[in-house]
Amino acid sequence: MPSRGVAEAQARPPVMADVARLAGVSHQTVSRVLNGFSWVSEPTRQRVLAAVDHLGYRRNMAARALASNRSNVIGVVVVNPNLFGPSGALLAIEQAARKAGYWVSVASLPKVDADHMAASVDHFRDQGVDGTVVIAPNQWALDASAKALGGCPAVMLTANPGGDHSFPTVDVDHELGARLAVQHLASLGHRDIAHFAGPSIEFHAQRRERGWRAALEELDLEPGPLLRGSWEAHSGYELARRLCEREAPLPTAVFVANDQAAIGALRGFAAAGLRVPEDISVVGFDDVPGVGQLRPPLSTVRQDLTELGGKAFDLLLGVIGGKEAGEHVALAPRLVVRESSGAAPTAG
Amino acid sequence: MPSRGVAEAQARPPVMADVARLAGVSHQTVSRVLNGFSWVSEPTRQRVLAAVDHLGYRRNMAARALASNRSNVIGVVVVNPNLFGPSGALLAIEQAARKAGYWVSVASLPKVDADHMAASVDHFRDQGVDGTVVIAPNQWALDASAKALGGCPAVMLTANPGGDHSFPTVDVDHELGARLAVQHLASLGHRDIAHFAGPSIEFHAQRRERGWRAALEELDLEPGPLLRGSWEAHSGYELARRLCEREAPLPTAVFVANDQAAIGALRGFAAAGLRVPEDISVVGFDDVPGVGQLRPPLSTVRQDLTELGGKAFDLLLGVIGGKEAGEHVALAPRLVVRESSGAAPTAG
DNA sequence: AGGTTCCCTGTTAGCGTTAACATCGATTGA
DNA sequence: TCAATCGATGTTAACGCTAACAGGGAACCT
Repeated sequence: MPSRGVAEAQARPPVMADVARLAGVSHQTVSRVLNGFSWVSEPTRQRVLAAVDHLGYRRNMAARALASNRSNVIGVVVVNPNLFGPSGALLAIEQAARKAGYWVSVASLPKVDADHMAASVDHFRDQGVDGTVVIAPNQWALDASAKALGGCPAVMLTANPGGDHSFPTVDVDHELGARLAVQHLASLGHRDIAHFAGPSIEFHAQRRERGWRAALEELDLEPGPLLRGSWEAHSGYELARRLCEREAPLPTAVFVANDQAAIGALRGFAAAGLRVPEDISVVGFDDVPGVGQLRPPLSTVRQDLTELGGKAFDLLLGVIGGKEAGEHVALAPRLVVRESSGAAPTAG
Repeated sequence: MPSRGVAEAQARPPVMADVARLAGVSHQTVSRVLNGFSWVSEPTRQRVLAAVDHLGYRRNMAARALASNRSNVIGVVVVNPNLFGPSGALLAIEQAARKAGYWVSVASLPKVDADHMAASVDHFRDQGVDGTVVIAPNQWALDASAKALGGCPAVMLTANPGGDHSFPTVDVDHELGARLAVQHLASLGHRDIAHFAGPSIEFHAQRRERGWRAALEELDLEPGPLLRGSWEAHSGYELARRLCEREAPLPTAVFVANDQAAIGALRGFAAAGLRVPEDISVVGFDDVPGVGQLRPPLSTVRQDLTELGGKAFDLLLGVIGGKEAGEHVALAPRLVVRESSGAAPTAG
């Protein structure tokens, strides 16, 4: 156990020179040992390590950053910090980064406007981060951050690989997730599958909608009605009510853009006297905690946020290391079948 | 608009000396202007600012930290990063900190053991943060972090003000929240109020349980049955089933330790053929997004995490500024009445 | 034996700020 | 009128580290 007490007893924390003196070597040798550099004899290394331990020495990061021009800090800017996806991704990035010896500095965007985005990115540049990952849920955030980033090492956690920037991008394949959901519904005999879409400016909403449409087309099915709302639960409720009030015959299944809205939809259908899944099937997206205990337990699409965050960090390391950019990595989500999706009701 | 282009065109970013040269002053004067120090004549200040702008100059944080021994970075260690409370508090701290010109560095604890806690705190000390806030949900985390922190400036976001540490502490008053819930239920005519408690090592679980008990005592009511589970939804389900399978007569209301478990409880009661709130009332805790759209919409207790985070940061600033420690700040939560709590059924 | 190589270690010189002290002209007070 | 004061600025020295180069032995080759 390091005798930290020694350090605390002194007025000033020990510096590298103190360690060097105690170990009877030069401070440079201490530096070499601490950085794991080659060509230090084993006895010397041991003496240095013992001195470090005895003094409770810790390197001064600021001095290190100044001299080496590397901070070992990465920045993460997250746009919708309260949503399940972004906040989970943030945590996952942090885990991956810390495992690799990096620190993460966070900036969450309260308001989504270009000024705040630029300020956040500038923030990180000021701080001298080695790289930045931007969680960009829409074109606006992507453009604003790309512009503010300039040529700084960065990766975008975003669904849109295109654009005029040259950063690597990662995301879960939300379009695939949507197809999985629709195919699942179709395999249950559903022919009329509606979609409650998210905000149309959001990439994820776009992809999920596109996946829904594409899967239907592949299956030679007519797209059911599409109602657009927000990511929030009450939106799902309202959409469900609105769907039930229409003149047209009801679809037998709905693919809802996220679990929150699906929660609301479940309530909306119940309020309209429909049973899920007997009268209408519902599939959500995200696998938010607790949806497995809804009435009925919600079938949904799960993204592996840990994998996502890890991949984002790996890519960033690559960029920092000078690798060429432009890559897009798409991760596969997974369907989680529970009880809210069932066999299509036989036509009455 | 700052002509950042100039900076980017150069091979090396401009330093203070470049600004000084352009403005025809010494680098120290530049430093004075940038730090808002007194006694710089207005014309000089303007010239410096113009030069800064023209060059797109930005101070090097590492050098600044090295020379001034202050980093303007605070660290936050968060123990249950996936839970609603901790992650919300983290975000709130970040907002408050950034508004005050601080950066926040995050360490989330994957495993809850003393080594990881010590490593995280050490991490921050290495990095030279000006202060640390620890989100400590239980005694274990509190002790481990207090020990690792030593005399470093820090505040604990925790429900337990006691202990042998001398850090200021903040938290929402969960005991009060629980009382609010129980009083509400009692005012609806309930005499037999059960509690689904959280993990007994967790401070919040302890406080909510204590509040439930205290309120009952004040009201001269016998405590209903207490069943203990986890914070998760399935736990609420199991507890509800177990409650219904007992020989004893059912309570008419349950105060559930958190919303997740309440979601499960709602399902459990439905599965047992009980209607909420006609047969049994349910009140949760947290006001997690979406619970207003459950069937029925959940009555719950809401904590103001923004206020909590802000207060934590304020306290930390105080400690950094050398203020004496030991304070405990308790914030008031608020009851949110929805439809899962109703009048007690008239005795049958 | 003398050069060459290879390990290992030390010396020196920054990195870009802020802190502390020095300077110097203009103002003030006696 | 001369010292004392003050306001504005410059000069120098850290801050604690890493990078780059400079040795100096021992081992290896010829």
